[in-house]
Amino acid sequence: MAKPILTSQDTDFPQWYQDVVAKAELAENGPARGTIVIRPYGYRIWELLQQILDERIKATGHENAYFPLFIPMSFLEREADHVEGFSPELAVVTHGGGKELGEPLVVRPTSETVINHTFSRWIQSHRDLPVLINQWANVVRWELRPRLFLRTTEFLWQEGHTAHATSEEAQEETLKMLGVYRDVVRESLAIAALTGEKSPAERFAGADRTFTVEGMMRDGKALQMGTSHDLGQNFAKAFDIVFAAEDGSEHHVWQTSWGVSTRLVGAVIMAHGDDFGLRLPPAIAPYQVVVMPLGGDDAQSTVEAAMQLVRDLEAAGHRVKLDDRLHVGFGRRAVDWELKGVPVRVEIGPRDLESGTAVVVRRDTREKASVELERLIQTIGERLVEIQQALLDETEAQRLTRTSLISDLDEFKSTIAAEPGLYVAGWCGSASCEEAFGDGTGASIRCIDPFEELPGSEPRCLACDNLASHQAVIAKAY
RNA sequence: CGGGACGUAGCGCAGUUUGGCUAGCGCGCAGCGUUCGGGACGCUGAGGUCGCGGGUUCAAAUCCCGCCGUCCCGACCA
Repeated sequence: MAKPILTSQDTDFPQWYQDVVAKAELAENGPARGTIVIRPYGYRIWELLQQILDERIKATGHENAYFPLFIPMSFLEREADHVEGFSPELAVVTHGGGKELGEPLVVRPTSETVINHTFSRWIQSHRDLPVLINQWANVVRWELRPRLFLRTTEFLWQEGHTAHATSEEAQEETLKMLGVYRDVVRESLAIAALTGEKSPAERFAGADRTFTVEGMMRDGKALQMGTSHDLGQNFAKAFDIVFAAEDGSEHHVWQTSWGVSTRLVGAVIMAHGDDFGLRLPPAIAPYQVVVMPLGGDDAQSTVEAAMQLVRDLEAAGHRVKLDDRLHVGFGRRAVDWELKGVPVRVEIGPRDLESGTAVVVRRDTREKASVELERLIQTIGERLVEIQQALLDETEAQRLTRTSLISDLDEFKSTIAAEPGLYVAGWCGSASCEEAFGDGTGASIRCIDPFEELPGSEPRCLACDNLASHQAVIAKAY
């Protein structure tokens, strides 16, 4: 039987994560601290996700554009909360062309400032609104404790920036894009995430309100998978983005911004992976099917049958890999593809050729089935649909199992240490009570008043016992 | 950025305490042959600035100083 290839999740989840990122050839560390080399297999996952998101972003009326990597330091300083929030994690360029710069340039940690500077020149009239822009880019935030995909100093993301004539429109946009994220996370990444608002403490620096998509990983910790911000008029005022209304009066625009990053690759790894490796949802799997001819005396004919099957599967619209490395033993090849999380593996050996069948193995359950060749294409298509759904169902079930209602602070603190998960409680809204939740537990409010239905919380605050104004979802997080 | 552990071949490690000839082992890699229904085997072979820089010494992987990087725990975060 198989020797252990990865540290088991139960033994050491962070070690398991590092093992699987390395062994599935997703990514490795770059030479400078906090940097990441995304390997082809990992990058393909990102590309597939990117393609799906890009279509959705365009379908909701947004256009892609590109803004500069370097931003004058003074731009950051225009919005007080913004600069305060980002200062600790800025990378600053002080020299260029061998000379000290008159004004330092920051490497964008996010692009609100450059983009809004530009918006102020683009927007004159209500006829120019709304402006709906998206950018695919890299950003830099100096990280003190990096982890591949989850938190790297440089990461890839998509950032949407919009400007609207009314507050209502901006609010609607904020929630619309949150919904797009929730849907993509659910339908493509197969993760049943929670959506809701961030507490003021967790809010984006410069936003009036921040909404989040929070996923739960297999170790019971939460991961912020995307955010959507209602920026109000904060940046409009800082960058003087003004439009003339129909009646000639002048107004500042109302704005939003929203983004998801390569962290989502980390989310897929941790939400679905098991002790055998990745389990990729077919929607974003670089290869949805791997076809493995077996060697032996009949190698020639099994390889031929495998190649024919690959052609047929490709014709049916699937992403397929032929693994005809006959110099590598069967077990090794099987283990490789399990590590890499390919949803369906097809084995064709001499016995199959004789009986006119092939063995179809699904990665999520590792179940094997012998399937007749005539039904193979159809069966595999069905399996892929089933696997996509099964992975989602698993995360949904797991989230429900690991969501508990809690009303006693001491009990909460002892319980969350032993059983990580989502804890639903009442919260009075005060920052001191929010701190009290995290004190000694390392947990934080992941979101408040989630849109998904959760067990109803106590009407009183978990910490101070005053009347609760919010339902808080508390968890340890990445 | 604080506390702790660590850095020797692509990966995992021994050797460092007590300085001493040509720095070893397993996996992986290359060639040949035999194999293939859950990490195959034999033979042959390649691969090392011992993280980087300085210092001590007749002599440094080994001792001292500085820096870089990794992992864990905290504080900060997509």
